[in-house]
This record gives sequence, structure tokens and C-alpha cells, in this order.
Amino acid sequence: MTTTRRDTYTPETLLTVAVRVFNERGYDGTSMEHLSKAAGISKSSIYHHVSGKEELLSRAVSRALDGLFGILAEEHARVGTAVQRLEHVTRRTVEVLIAELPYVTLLLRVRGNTDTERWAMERRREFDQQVADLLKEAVADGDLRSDIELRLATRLLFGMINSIVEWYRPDARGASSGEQVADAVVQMAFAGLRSGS
Amino acid sequence: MTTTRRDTYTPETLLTVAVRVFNERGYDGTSMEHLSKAAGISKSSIYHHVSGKEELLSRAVSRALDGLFGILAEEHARVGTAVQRLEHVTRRTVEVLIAELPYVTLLLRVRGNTDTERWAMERRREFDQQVADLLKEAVADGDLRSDIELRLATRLLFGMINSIVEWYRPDARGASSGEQVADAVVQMAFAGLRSGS
DNA sequence: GTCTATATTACGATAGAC
DNA sequence: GTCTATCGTAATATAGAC
Repeated sequence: MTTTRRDTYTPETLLTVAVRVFNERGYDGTSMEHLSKAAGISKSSIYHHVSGKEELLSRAVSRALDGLFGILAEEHARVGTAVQRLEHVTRRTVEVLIAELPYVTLLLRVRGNTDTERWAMERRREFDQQVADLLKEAVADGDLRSDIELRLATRLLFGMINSIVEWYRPDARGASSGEQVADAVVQMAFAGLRSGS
Repeated sequence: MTTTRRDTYTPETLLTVAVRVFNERGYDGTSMEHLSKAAGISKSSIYHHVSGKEELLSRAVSRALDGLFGILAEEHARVGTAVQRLEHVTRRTVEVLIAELPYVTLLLRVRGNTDTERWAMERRREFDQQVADLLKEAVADGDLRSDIELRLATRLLFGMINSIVEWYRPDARGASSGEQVADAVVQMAFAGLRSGS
């Protein structure tokens, strides 16, 4: 904001490049050599900016988690009926996922091989749990059908939302906006595909 | 079937072990050393049974793809209205995914770093395309709502189905059967979560 | 069929010059 | 801030004994 674009890297600008490569090749499938080629600087130059591969991963997943937990702190996630709050959180999760697409993509793909990955998985589970609690409350209110098992419904809802990182490309011709995708997810999740509902 | 259990490995029995480790650590995060420890034999013994890591991957994803394409060849996927065929394919995809869980899990996670991975991704896209065509037909018949974009609906449907590999554990206490999960997916996808629909 | 030993390459990370 | 050169380790894979 206050500084102009540099022709040299900062941890932040390097992160942008690294996360793109991580998502293309997978974190474990990406070597420092791959990163250096993509960034156009040598391997050792990367170590001037960050302590190593894992710091890049850590910065990336932290950014994703900050975005997600920010949703739960929002006004609309804290007032109103459970089903209203659930719809809001669903919609906002889709929007954050799209706004922070590469970072959330990486978060959703970590396998737990390092401390950073295990920490990220645990934080993500905490977020999921809070949404699950909301769904449970909405079922108790009678606003959601009770014939589908609670955990099953939660997981299918997240499955639908999280799958977005596997296909959404903001720069594609005729790409839907985050808001449009959010609408579709909310429609499909709460009203279903069948016509006349 | 005709032979008794051996105390030595065959490519098939080795595959069972390898796929489990691949899914735990990720394919790129798994070394031959990891596999040898998990199988209880030395690295070089593994090379007696298979040509290397990539052959194990190739055998695994082939098995998953055979299961999926088998669905499209079934009687119920070829007769009836489009929406009936789509519901059948949806249900059967969930069932095959659960019956061949570790193999399909691996298929859904390949990143395209090797020839085998790129081949698997292409075959998988062909399957997805055939289901997408079915959905298109069902919308044209007026049996599915037309206010959600076609590609979006297809992708959300697959997102819900494919997410199953991220959480379904057949041996968990009180685990749902494949049929129960298939019911929930069909209910949620076609009728939605909201009560009274 | 399994082993130990090893060849060879690739990896993450550091040293030190400019 | 970036480079070349290099260290130590871990990777895939092979050789050859039993």
C-alpha cells in the first residue's frame, strides 16, 4: 500500500510464487530447485528471505486459517437463528475460499507429515467443529431435515464447499464470481438440485 | 480365490500395503524406505515384485478407474430417463468409491507430476464428462432446476461424492454402510438439506 | 524371495564471495 | 540480495550373495 512494487523479493512476494508451485506439484513434490526456477533466483537466495520450505508452508496455511476463523468472528455468524447463521457461514466460507484460493487450497491438501502440517490440520478441525455445532443447532430448531445423520450432512456440506479449490479458476473465461458460486452452494445444499423445491 | 494366503508377497498383496502408506503420507511423501518398513521387507525385495514406485501407483489408479467405468456400463446407467440414470450413477459411484476406497482415494489425489498421474487424470476427466452429460440431459428434460449453472452443479455434485474419501472409515464405530452414505448423498444432492422438501 | 552393500542422483540447507 | 560451490543426507534403483 505505502511502498511501490520492488524488483527484489520479500517473504510475502516469494510466498505468492511458492504457493502457486506447491499447488501445481504438491508440497512434497516441490523441491527448492523447483521454487528457485519459478522465482527466477537461486536456491540459496530463497534462504535469505525465509528459513526454508516449511516456513513458506506455515505462512500460507496461517493466512488461510486467519481467513476462515475471521468468518466465525463476524456479526452475522453470531446473531440470528442457527439456520440463518449456518447459511451465512456457508456463504462466507465459499467467499473466503475463493478470495484466498491458493492458500486455502494448500491448507486443504496437507497430509500431516510435518509439525506445521499437523498443526494446520488441527486448527482446521476446530473450524469444522464450530460449523458442525451450528448445523446441530439448526436441526434441533427443526429448520433442517433430521433424517440425514448429522455428521454425514456436515461432511457432505464441507465436501461440496472444499471441492471448489479443485476446479475454481478466477481467470477462466466466463468464470463465476465468488458470490455466484456461494449462491449455488447455498441453493444446492439447502434446497437441492431437483426442480420445484 | 483358488490359492491360499501366502506368507510371501505378490504384486497384489504388496499393493494393499503400498496404497495404505501412499494415502497416509501422500504419494510424493512416501519413499521406498517407508514402503519397505510398512511391508516388513527390504527395499530391494520390493523391486523383485514390482518395477518401482510408479508401477504401484499405476496398478492402484487402474483399479479405481475400472470400478468407475464399470458403473457406466451397467444396465441401469443406460436405460430410463436421464434423471433416473443420474441418480443411479450417483448412488453407484458412492458405492464403488467406498468398496474401492483406498484406490479411489489415491486416484483423486494425483497431481500430474508423472506420466501415470497425467494418464489417470485424463481418464478421470472422461468419467466426469459422461456424468456431466447425463446431468445436462436431465436439466433439458425439466427434471432438474435450471437456475444453477450446469458445470457448477456437476462440480458440486462430484465435490460432495469425492469428499467421502477424506472422512469415510469403514471400520469406525457406528460407521454407515456404503448404501446409507449413498442414500444421504442422493437425498442431499437432489432434495437438499432443508426440511419439508 | 529376501538380504546387505552400494551406485547414482536429488534434496534441503550452508559458506563465503561479490 | 544474489550468486557459485559444496556439505551431508536421503532418494530411487541395482548388483550379487544366500
